[in-house]
Amino acid sequence: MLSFTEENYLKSLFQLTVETALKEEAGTNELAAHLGVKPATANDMLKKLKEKKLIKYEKYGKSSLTKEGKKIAIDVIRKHRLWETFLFEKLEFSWDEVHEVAEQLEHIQSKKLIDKLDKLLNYPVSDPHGDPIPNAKGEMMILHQQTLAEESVGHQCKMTGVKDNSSAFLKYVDQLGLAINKTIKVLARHEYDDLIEIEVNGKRISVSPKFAENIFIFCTACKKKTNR
Amino acid sequence: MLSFTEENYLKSLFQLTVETALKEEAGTNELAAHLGVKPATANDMLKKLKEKKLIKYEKYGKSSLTKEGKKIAIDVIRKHRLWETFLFEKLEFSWDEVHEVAEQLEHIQSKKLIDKLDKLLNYPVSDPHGDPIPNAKGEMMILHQQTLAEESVGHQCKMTGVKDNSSAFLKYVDQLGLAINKTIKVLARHEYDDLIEIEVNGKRISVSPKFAENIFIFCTACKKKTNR
DNA sequence: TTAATTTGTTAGATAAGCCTAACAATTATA
DNA sequence: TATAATTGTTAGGCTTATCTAACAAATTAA
Repeated sequence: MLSFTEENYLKSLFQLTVETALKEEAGTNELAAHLGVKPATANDMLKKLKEKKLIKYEKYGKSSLTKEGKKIAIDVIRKHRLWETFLFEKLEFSWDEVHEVAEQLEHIQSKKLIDKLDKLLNYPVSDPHGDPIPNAKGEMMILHQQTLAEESVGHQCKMTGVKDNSSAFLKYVDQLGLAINKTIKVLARHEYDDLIEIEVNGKRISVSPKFAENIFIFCTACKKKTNR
Repeated sequence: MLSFTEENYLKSLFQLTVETALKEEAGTNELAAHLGVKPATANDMLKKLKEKKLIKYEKYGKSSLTKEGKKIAIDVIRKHRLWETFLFEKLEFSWDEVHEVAEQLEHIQSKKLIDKLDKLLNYPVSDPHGDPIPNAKGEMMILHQQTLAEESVGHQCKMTGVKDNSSAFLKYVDQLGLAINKTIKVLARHEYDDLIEIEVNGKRISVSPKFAENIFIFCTACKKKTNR
């Protein structure tokens, strides 16, 4: 049985590597920053998790999950996202409120609880932020190929999720009338100040590149294939 | 913000004193036994909780909750019993499975979560074991005046709850066809071996005094007033 | 009322998870 | 390539919650 802390290290490592799919390993400082601890603290834990065969780690090297470590990380993420979905669907939480509580709920140990929760929610495949929910076997869809920042002018797309899960960002998204499954059309990119002009709900709005980078979209026109 | 452990000490102290209503204070060894720790450990925590003004404690004396400590204890119990009710009502858990998971869930911190859960469950007043659920203000019904062991021969009563919440006992109750709200008639008490013969579901069964002491009942004939 | 038993306390250890400060290795840059 | 900047490690400390062993107080029984 792992501690909450150990589970959080595995989850962070997963999120920094496999989930983003851009790399296989993460550095000690990077991991420490993601978890909000000092590098020295993370270093101790890396040795401990290596000892438990949950991660691969060599002194002065980067770290990655073993098969067993990945399995646990995915399980924690499954729990986190199922709880978020439950809070949103059944308990009237808004999408910017669910994360904080799910951070606590994700560590509850009970296979039956999670499987029944999954059933109650009718086996959802994505959470309120559009992130994929692994199934009971640990399999998960990989979505999120493209961000709004990368979309071409003139193209129309659908919002599929968000990269930044902070409450502040999510509230801002709400304010602008954006939401998962909304249709977005990219009207223009302004060279002068880099703002992107889009159409949502029949209205024209401008968003910053920073904002656009945090909005995941799916563009049918683009026909990009989903890998894995 | 209290630790899980601190919350558990307050809850135990509440259960050993106020809830049973038989006494106001509990001893160090008694509390330690209830929590499954050594007296030395409990002793340290008692000093700490006194420091935080959550309990009254003097060296070599017994301990009791302060107003603030009691408030926290009741809040933890409210969460525990609401979660038990949720697991039972919404997630198809049996009454002997809910306690273990609720022990974990009772420490989740989110007022909104609990209030919404309460609403989802339609503001239940008792949990699957018949124990009263404190409301959002910390008010709770006091039930459980009498046990089956005390009921007179010839009287008819209704089962209202159980004193022993162990999985083993609860399964045994199930097996015998007993359940909350079942009507029980006391047919006889056998002097020879102290067994109590009762009628439930139109069938005659015999139960031990130990068993009967753990079944709470309400006897209309008796008309005992509920205190507090 | 003394002695035995029970109950409660203290001191000293341990493990987990965190920290700071100092140092070492690696990588980037001038 | 030498040096500066970044990244990672080690050593030593702190807190929380636990333990054991030894001891002290309170209660019960002879």
